[in-house]
Amino acid sequence: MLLRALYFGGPATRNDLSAATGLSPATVSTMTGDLLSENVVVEAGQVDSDGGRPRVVLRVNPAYGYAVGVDVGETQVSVELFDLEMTKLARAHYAVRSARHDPELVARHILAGVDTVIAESEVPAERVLGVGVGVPGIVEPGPDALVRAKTFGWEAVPLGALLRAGTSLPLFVDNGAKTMGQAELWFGSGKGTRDAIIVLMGSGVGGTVVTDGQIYRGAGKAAGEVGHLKLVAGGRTCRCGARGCLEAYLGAEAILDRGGVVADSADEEAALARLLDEGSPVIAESVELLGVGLSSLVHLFNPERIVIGGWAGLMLGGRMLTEIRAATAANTQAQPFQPETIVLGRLGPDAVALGAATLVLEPFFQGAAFQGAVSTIA
Amino acid sequence: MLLRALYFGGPATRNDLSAATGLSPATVSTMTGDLLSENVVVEAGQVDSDGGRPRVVLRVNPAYGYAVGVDVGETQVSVELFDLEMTKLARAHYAVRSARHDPELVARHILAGVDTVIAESEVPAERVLGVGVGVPGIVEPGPDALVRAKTFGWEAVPLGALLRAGTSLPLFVDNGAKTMGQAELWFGSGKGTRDAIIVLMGSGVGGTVVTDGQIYRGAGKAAGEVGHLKLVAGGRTCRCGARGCLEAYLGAEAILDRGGVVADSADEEAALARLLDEGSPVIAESVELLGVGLSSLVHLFNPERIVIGGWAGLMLGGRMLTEIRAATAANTQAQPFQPETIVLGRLGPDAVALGAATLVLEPFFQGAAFQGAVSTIA
DNA sequence: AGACCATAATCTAAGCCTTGAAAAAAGTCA
DNA sequence: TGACTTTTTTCAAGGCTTAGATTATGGTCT
Repeated sequence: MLLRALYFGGPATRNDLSAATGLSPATVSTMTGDLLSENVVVEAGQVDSDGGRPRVVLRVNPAYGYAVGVDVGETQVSVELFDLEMTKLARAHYAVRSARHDPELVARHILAGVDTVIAESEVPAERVLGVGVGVPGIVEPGPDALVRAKTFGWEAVPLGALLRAGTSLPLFVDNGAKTMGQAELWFGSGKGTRDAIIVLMGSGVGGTVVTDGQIYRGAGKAAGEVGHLKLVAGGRTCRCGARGCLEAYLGAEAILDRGGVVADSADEEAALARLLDEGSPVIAESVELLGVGLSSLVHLFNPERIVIGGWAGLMLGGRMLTEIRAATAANTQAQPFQPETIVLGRLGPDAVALGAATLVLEPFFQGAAFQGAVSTIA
Repeated sequence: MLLRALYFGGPATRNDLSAATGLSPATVSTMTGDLLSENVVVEAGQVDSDGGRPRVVLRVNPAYGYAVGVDVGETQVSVELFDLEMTKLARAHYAVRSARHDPELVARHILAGVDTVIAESEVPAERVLGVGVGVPGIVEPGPDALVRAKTFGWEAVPLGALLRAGTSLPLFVDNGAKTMGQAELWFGSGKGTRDAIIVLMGSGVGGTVVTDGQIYRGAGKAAGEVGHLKLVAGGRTCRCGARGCLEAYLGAEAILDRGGVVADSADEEAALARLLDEGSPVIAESVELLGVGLSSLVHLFNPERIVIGGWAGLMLGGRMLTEIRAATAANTQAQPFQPETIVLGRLGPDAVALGAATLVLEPFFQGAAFQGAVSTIA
């Protein structure tokens, strides 16, 4: 709890921490004493006080531990190593021909990448807290971390089991949209909110729902699938098989298709940019539909903030944010709704690995820290 | 925490409680000792154990305290008094001509009702824990409990303030759909679930979202407005002003309207029953639309259970539950989804007051209990 | 019946966490 | 330097929880 306050509240003095956590100064003092002697936190200068003893500023020691984040994407597997402050120290990169998403190959890439980044960054291996992996599709909770990813043709791939065979580091596997959402929540536009929704528009559409400061996962850990919120009963067929899904209208692929543009996945970005430049009517329509979808989310979740991210989301939102806000407000009349609730993501589209690395920190904040190699899966 | 386990886990022995709460038998023993001497819990018989000392069964003392629940409805204000086990002990009832919903009149009815039920049930007044009020519309949190209810023409009625002027009992004001949802959650079809959605279809449509065993209220306490989830972008105009809302298709009023039936609010039930008997195509269409809406909810919340309640919901679901499940499943393909997730409410349409009374118990479980007359508003 | 066994509940002393109050530390200012 | 201010630490006390021992209450076996 103290660690949390210090990590998210930035460097702070013992007094600040006492105010932030509600603990007494005495307790903060003894606890920070322990943390200092364990080297989890370090001193970082002083601040003069008016007339009294100067306050010592404390912060989390970025070098106390390290986290590996993995982004398993459509065309590549990228593995990154971060310190506790999430400064990127090393990166490994493996192209995957989009036809072949052999689970074992992906697992080998990940394992090789983990070794590479640890070696390259010259970080002591025993200081690595764990490996977080962001994958497309739904991850079934459990020690095997079964992954279902339509786009990869993965039906029930036990990625957790595959990886555990090759490393003794704690493992955390989660949906890529969720890891990216967590990144926005901790370090991006969602920072400081307790009730937020992060909508990620890329080729498809994913999302993260934050309730009470935490990602909401629901009973089967599959909540937050904003892409399959229905916009039009009986509408366009989605790749999930159902009809009228948001993704079937507002994924980049769908927008292009609706605009009559043929583009393979490498060209999608340029093609979407062109539609925007042209001021195609499909864009206005998309804004309107996005407003409808967001208004549903507002009524259901009443969030403090809605973050639009993902490359397509940033592209669309970058030019049409005002219109998106207006369209949402027009469909949200029952309650006082501030359009400023809707903002753009700040981390860019490559935050999946960053977010995946943050998964590793959860047990660290619980006070776990290096309790041997207990592999757990989110 | 112990009280919670005992209340929801039914009568239990100290050993059961130890297992349920994770506390040691010693702790349970000392704490139940306190609770017994305070008369909050009482002994309720014994169970033989195979070969050892028999276990003493404990339960919450229903007569330890009482709660008043108020249902402010379209045509009447009803005030009910319950003991801790939520057995109804008394009821007072005031007709309100639907034209006039003068806030002060409603407040006077409520206050009179509270006095009446306490007198009638001959319960000691100092044993009444508080008054919960369920109202239509959105309640703004705060000491005044500002109520916005379109159907009543209430813009910002400070119901909490009005009532506080007439009673010193702790007050809790909340949306009627939420109180009813809480009733289903605690005592009805939602019992035992931690992630559930309760959809209440009456003349309009309301809802309650349960996350981690608690009603989710969102940043502005207005979450869970299932009625304004959009089903059809650009569709029928809702009374909220927006278009394509679920309520504009699936409220009883809307279903009848779509079926070309003219009925005033008193006849709605009979009229809807007639449509069902006739096998009107509007019904099949409604089932399909409900399936679309529920599938959106499944994707967003991934609930353990969906409860359909409210008089119209019970009527429709009573005959078409299988079809509703099928329609939902047809729109929910991305993840393993069990149609049995969807069930009917068990408490009937009159549970608003019951649910409102449960609002009073929250502080009781926090260990508050008769700490003077600290009026708080949910 | 009496020895013995099994299970439930309680008692006791110890450990841990937190805190208020007092003391110590580290400055400023006159 | 000494008075004063503010931050930090120390210390003893209080509260909560628990492991382990003890007591309570019954059954079973010879």
